[in-house]
Amino acid sequence: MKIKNSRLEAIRLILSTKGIGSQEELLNELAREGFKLTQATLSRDLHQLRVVKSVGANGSYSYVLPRSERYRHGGTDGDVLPVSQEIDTTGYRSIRFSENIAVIHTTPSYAGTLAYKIDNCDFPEIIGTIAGDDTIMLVMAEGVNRTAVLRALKTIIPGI
Amino acid sequence: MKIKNSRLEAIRLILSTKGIGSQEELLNELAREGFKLTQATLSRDLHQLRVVKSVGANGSYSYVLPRSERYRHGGTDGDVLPVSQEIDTTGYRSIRFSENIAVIHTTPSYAGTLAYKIDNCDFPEIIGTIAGDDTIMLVMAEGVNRTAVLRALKTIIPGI
DNA sequence: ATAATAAAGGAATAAATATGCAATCATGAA
DNA sequence: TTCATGATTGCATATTTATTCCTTTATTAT
Repeated sequence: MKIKNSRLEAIRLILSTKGIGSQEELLNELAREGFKLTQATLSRDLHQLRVVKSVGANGSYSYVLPRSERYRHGGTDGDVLPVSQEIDTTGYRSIRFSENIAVIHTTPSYAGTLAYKIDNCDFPEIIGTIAGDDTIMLVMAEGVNRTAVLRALKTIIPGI
Repeated sequence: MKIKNSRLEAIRLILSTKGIGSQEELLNELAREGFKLTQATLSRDLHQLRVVKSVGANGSYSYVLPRSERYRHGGTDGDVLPVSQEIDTTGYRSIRFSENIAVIHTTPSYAGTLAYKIDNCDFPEIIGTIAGDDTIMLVMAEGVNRTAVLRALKTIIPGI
């Protein structure tokens, strides 16, 4: 189904950017983006995405996508494959935000290459990066939101 | 309290060993080992240990400990905070904070190793690090205070 | 030791989440 | 097309998990 896949995509995007503490909360976010569904369906979606409700550093709950089992949506059939089973040229593993910094984790040794690619794109949303061996620190431009950064990165990391 | 700590220890051991799918199930396992408690208390214990209910490969649910709380042998008393083995080969020299960034200075050449250790602990308070030769830049999670970061780091840098 | 304060735990319940069932919709074969 | 099959979903509900309120137990300061 077309709708379901784009919904799963929306869920992944939302969970990557905002801190969501309950399915109801996520339901509202989805409604805001035009998705109409019930908690039952959302529960099933989250189960399929293997999302877990974890306890943050501050003690509150938040839903997180497991980086070991990232899914991407297939364009044709409804089947989804874990990214880990694909040939991955970027080395991308996960991204997290804190204030105006994004931290990208990669396969060991891939961080430099990926950061170089990002720099080369001259995204206005991103003012610079520093890479270690498996980690990139990325500084966001002022006033830019995280969704915009993800959208930009998507052009070079399709599976993000 | 004595009982609580040994119970938390038991929980960690059980979760490291068996596949547990619900709190009630875990409650039974604990009863089998002589721990008498209610689901309410167990819920609180699991929250403290940051245990998450995740979705296994077979689609069924199972409780898992975060890496930073996985079971290891050794320390028995006091806090549940994990202990590292190494005897101050960290090279740690100093730490300073600015906003959501911490900068750690080390003995020359030690930064990479220390950063690697920090990353491996998967502290929820820390979303990533990058190391140079004698400097580590560390990005704190949002909403986390510096004391919490120091407390986390203390588990691998006792002298911090 | 005693009072004050904090931590721990149970019972009941609220809140959150998963699921059985039936209806709907799509897809493909005959 | 028509039938069979499988996927998707909502509704209602079962199940599970978190929390509120209150009592008990430990810890600290005086």
